[in-house]
Amino acid sequence: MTDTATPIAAIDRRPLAAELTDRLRVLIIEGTLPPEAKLSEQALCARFAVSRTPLREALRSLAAEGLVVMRPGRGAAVAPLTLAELDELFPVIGVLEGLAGELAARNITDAGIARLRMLQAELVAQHRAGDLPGYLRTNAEIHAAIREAAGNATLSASIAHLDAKLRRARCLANLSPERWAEAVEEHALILDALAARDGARLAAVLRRHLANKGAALTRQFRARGVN
Amino acid sequence: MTDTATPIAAIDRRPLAAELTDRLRVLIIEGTLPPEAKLSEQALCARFAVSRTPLREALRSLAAEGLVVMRPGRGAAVAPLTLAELDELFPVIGVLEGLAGELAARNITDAGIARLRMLQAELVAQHRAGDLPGYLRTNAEIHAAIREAAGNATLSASIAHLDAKLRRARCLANLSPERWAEAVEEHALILDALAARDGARLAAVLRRHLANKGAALTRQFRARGVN
DNA sequence: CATGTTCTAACTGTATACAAAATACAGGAT
DNA sequence: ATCCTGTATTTTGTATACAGTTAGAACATG
Repeated sequence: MTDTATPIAAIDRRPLAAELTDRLRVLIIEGTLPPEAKLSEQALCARFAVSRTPLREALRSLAAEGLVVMRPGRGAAVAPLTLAELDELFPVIGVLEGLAGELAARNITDAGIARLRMLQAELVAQHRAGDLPGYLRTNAEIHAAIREAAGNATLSASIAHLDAKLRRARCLANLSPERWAEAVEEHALILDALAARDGARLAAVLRRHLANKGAALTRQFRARGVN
Repeated sequence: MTDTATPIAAIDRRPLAAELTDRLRVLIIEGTLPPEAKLSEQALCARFAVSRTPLREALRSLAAEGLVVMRPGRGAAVAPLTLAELDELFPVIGVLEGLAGELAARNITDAGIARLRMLQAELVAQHRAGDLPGYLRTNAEIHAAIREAAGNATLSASIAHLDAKLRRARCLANLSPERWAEAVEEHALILDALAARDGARLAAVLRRHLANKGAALTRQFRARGVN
C-alpha cells in the first residue's frame, strides 16, 4: 500500500492578510516604517501588489497589537514611540518575565538548565567577540527558553505582545558598551537563580534586569532629545 | 459671536467596524455567543445589517484579542474556553494587578483612598443585601480605580485585554456564597494595604486575591465537567 | 498681509462582485 | 450496508466600485 498518511510538504495556503500582518510588523519593528509614518493604503497596496481588503485587515490586526494607530477618516499610521510609553512598558514586561522565571524555576528540567548553560556560554563568547547580532539572537533565545520552561502560553503571548514594542525601541536605539557588559553579568545571575531553582530570587533578578534595560534605553532616547 | 465650541450632540462618526467589534465582544463575553460557536459571516451580516467588509475587520480585531479564532478557509468561531487556559490566565492577571497595586500605593492621593473607602462600604452593603449585579459593578470599579491610580496606561491595557477573557468565564459560571464572602474579606485587606501605602503587601494580597478567584472558578468548571 | 472661502483631488469607509475553496449530498461501486 | 467519488451549494478570500469625507491649493476679502 502506498503511503498517503505521511504529509510531504504541507502546502502553504496562508491568507494574504496574515502574511501582510507579519511583513508589516517586521517593517515597523525594524524601523523601516518609522514611528508616526502615515500608512497610505494605496501606497502599501502598490508595494505589496494586493488589494485594499486584505491590507486593511492586516492594519487592523496591527492596530490591535498597538503597533499601528487608526484615526477614523484619516487613515492608519505607525504608532508613535514616546518616552512616556517606554517608561510604562518596562515595569509591565518586568513582572511578566518575573512570573515566567518563577514558573520556570518550578518546572524546568535538568536538560533545560544544561541548555541554558550552553546558551549563556555562547552569550559570553559573543560579547567578548563583539558580535552584537549574534548576542541579540542568543539573548532572545535565552528569554524564550525561560518562557517556554514556564509552560504558560497565555503568559508567553502577553510578553510577545509587549516585546514587539520593546524590540522596536531597541532597533531604533543602540546598545552602549557599558550596558552590554552589565547585561551579560545580569544574565549570569539569572542562570544562577534558575539553576538553584529559586523562583523568588529569579523573579527579582529578571524584574531588575528589565528595569535596567528600560533605564538604559530611555536614557538614550532622552539624550538624543527624542520625544 | 455664535458658539461653535460647545458640541451639540457629538455626531457619531465611528466606523462600523469599531461598533461591531464592541457589540460582538459583549455578546461573546456575556455568553450569548457561546465558546466554539461558529461565526458565519453571512448570518452576522444579516443580523447587524452591514456588509462583510466591516464585519470581517471586526472579527479580525477580536481575533487579535483572543476572543475569536480564525481558521483559514473555514471561517471564524468564538474562542474555546478551556480549563487549561483559565489556569494560565489567573497567575498572569495576578502579577499585573499586583504591579498595579504596587504603583497605586506609591501614587494614590488621599482623595483616591477616600473614594475607595466609599466603594468598599458599598461593596459590603451590596454583599449583605445579596445584590450580585451591584456587587460585580462595584468590584469592577474598585479594581479600575486601583489601575487608574497606578497611572500606567500600558499596564491597564494589558489587564483589560486579559480581563475580557476572565469576565467571559465569570459570566458562564456563578459566584458561590462562600467565595463571595471570602472575596469581600480580601477586599478589606486590599484597602488596608493601600491605605497604609504598603506596595509590597498590596501586591501580594492582590496576587492571592486573583489566585483564589481563579481557583474558585476553575473548581466550578471542573465540577461541572466542562472541558 | 492675514484670514476666510471654495473648489478640487485624493483618500477612507462601505458595499458589491467574482473566484476559489470547503462542505454537504447524492449516486454508484464494492 | 458501507465507503468512495463526483457534483452542487455554500462560504470564504480577494478585488473592484461607489459614496462621503478630509486635506490642500487657489482665490477672494477684510
